[in-house]
Amino acid sequence: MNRVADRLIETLKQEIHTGVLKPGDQLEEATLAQRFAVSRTPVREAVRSLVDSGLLETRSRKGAFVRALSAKELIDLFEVAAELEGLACRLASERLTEQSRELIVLGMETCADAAEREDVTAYASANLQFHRAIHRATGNAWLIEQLAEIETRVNPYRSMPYSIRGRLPQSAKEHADILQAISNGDGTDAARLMRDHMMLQGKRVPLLLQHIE
Amino acid sequence: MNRVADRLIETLKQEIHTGVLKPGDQLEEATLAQRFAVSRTPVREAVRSLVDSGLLETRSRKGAFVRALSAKELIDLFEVAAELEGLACRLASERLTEQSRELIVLGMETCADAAEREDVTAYASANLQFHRAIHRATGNAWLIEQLAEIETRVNPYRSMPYSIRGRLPQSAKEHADILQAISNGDGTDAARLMRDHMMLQGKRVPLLLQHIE
DNA sequence: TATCTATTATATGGATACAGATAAAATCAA
DNA sequence: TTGATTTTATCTGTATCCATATAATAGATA
Repeated sequence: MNRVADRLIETLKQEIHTGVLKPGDQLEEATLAQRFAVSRTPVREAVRSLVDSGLLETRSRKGAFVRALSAKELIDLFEVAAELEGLACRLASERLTEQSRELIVLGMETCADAAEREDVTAYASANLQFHRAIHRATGNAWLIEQLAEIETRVNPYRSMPYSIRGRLPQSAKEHADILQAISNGDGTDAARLMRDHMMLQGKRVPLLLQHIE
Repeated sequence: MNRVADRLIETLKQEIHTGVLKPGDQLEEATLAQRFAVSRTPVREAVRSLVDSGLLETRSRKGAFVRALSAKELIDLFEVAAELEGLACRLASERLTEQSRELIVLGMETCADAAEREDVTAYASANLQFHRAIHRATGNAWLIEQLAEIETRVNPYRSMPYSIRGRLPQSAKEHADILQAISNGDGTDAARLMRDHMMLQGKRVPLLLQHIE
């Protein structure tokens, strides 16, 4: 549809997501236009769009900057994320199909595997896979979208500090419990377990912030 | 900051919100530009932004259209809304200040008043006031933002069918119960009451859709 | 030497111009 | 008369140009 601008959005999102662009980094329209060999028009649309979605912020006549979330904002985000992840678990356990269950199981096993090997990078990716499988199992498109957006926002702060490594097996164990509850169709339990699981992450917000800079 | 485009976004949002623009209505860039006596550039930014936020959709080379939500999408939205409204109640009851409590009380009383007079329009507005007061009482900016967005999306479908009029006193009563629970600091109860309250609305989605066309 | 003011340079916001793609309409053929 | 193909008109997407606002720097004065 909007080829160039959409491509730019996707690329910039990726770069923010993967940490090529860090919170606080400056993005100037003219520079971006040069870099991607396009005019300023699609660049402007892309920047505008990313500002709307909260990934960038503009300072008057100084350009766009990758938005740095404050501790308060991160905590707010985690609070909502925990609730929505809980809802996802409840809905997933009510609407579980054989197919979606298999995907969640796969995610869980990949997590357990990475945890055993203490492979932090692999665990981070497998963790995403596990959570996303649950999201999809809800069949609620809006919920899936919201959780994806939260994911995008929080991810730049997710480079795991060493202190978390020791918690990997514990975290994997929690995943197994959650999966168990979902499989049993026990939505209330699944939601509660997931909320607790998420809130433990939320507790580490100061640590995450410390690590980014 | 971005004066013209921002003004356009605000105006168009209002018109969608108030029903001047109905789901399915077409918006053409050139026409909008003429109407607001500006060039296409800010119009494009505005349209783009509204497409991003889901209020409009573009059909290839046919322009932008006010997005019509399907029943499925509305139900999905209500499911998430109910959960987040519940979370808001829980957080509000944990963090209630005298000031925020007064605002909620005010909203509740305005609702009760409108319900007694069977004034549907006044009730709709008071209902918003009540809910927003609770949102604000959470002190969670992200949550407030999300609930506002859901509000924007659902509102065009909110023109109340007659069948709801009879439920006004019942609805006002539920508000009173929710306020009571929040005031007592009973977060779990408040959340549950609110979820039930919202889900009753969700049950009426087919009715709402029927009414729009 | 420090602060305030003025000027200059630069970056964003808006207007206009242009090209490409698609949908609709018209014409021709079966 | 209907269907298909071609042509035309229009709408979107991109580039460039211009104006304005702001920030930075330099100079002057206290």
